[in-house]
Amino acid sequence: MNAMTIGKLAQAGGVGVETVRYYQRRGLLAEPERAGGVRRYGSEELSRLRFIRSAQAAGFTLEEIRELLELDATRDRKRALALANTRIAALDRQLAALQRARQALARLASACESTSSKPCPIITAFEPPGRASSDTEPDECDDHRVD
Amino acid sequence: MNAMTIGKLAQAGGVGVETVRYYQRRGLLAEPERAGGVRRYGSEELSRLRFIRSAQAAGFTLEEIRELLELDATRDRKRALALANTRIAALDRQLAALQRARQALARLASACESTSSKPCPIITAFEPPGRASSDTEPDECDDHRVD
DNA sequence: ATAGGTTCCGTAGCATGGTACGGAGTCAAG
DNA sequence: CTTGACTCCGTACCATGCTACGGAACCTAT
Repeated sequence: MNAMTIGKLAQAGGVGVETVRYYQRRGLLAEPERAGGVRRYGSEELSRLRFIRSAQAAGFTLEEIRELLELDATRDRKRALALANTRIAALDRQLAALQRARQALARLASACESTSSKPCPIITAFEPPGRASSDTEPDECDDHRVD
Repeated sequence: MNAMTIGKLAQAGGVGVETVRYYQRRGLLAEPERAGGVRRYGSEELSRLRFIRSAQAAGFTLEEIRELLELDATRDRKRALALANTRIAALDRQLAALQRARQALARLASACESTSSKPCPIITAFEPPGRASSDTEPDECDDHRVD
């Protein structure tokens, strides 16, 4: 099974060829052995590639993923644990935000669907439900950066 | 209350001044009235700004948000509903992905914490739990783009 | 009236994560 | 042994969402 070309690997991993090459340049995938100038990949590389995609879905940046992959080699358990926990906390925040957003959109959709109410209050859809809507109060909202 | 300068608005909205100007250039915020060359903003602009940030958190791009804001003016209920539903579906996918990722990381963290097991299997942390780990099978994974 | 902080404006730059190009080399089938 | 598909490589370009720069005008308090 150590016989995939870059095209097969990319296809199996659900990415483009250029993306594989890009990951190699970024140090996320190692340059593999070659058979007469052409790279040959095995299942290990495919695992790595899939790992990269999953970690990306988890919100890691490519740089963080590079670090994780290095840790996987060096067995620095402390650092790995720290990274994982940091990201879990971020994921929890993000999950909460997405759930709030989903609720807001669902409210919007249902308000929009019940054809009786005229104007589909798009802007107010995202305002906190149990609260008055517009005011000047600064409302201590300095820093809800989104991620 | 129609007396905020761009700096106050930005602060109240939790963004930078340049970001407000950027949103204006992008058509997300209208150019407001001026008092002697200087823009003056009221609570409506602040609502809009907050809406933009919330919608961003919901995964809308600035372009989509621009469209939503236009819809809010023109009352095109069909389009609004479609946008909302599309995004809800995307959010559901993303929520599921994030929850999977969270699980994977939690597994990794706990494996890493129980100091007995040596190497903290980072790469395999993201592999589906109830399944063998590495194989050549293409496994119909063409297109799980992440978002 | 003068100093300091804001605001105004266009334009340029940055970070991330790719995607495209184009000419040359390689491989596998007919 | 030719043909067509795939690969190689560096470099350039793209989209998104900001962020910085710098000189001029303005606004406010002393």
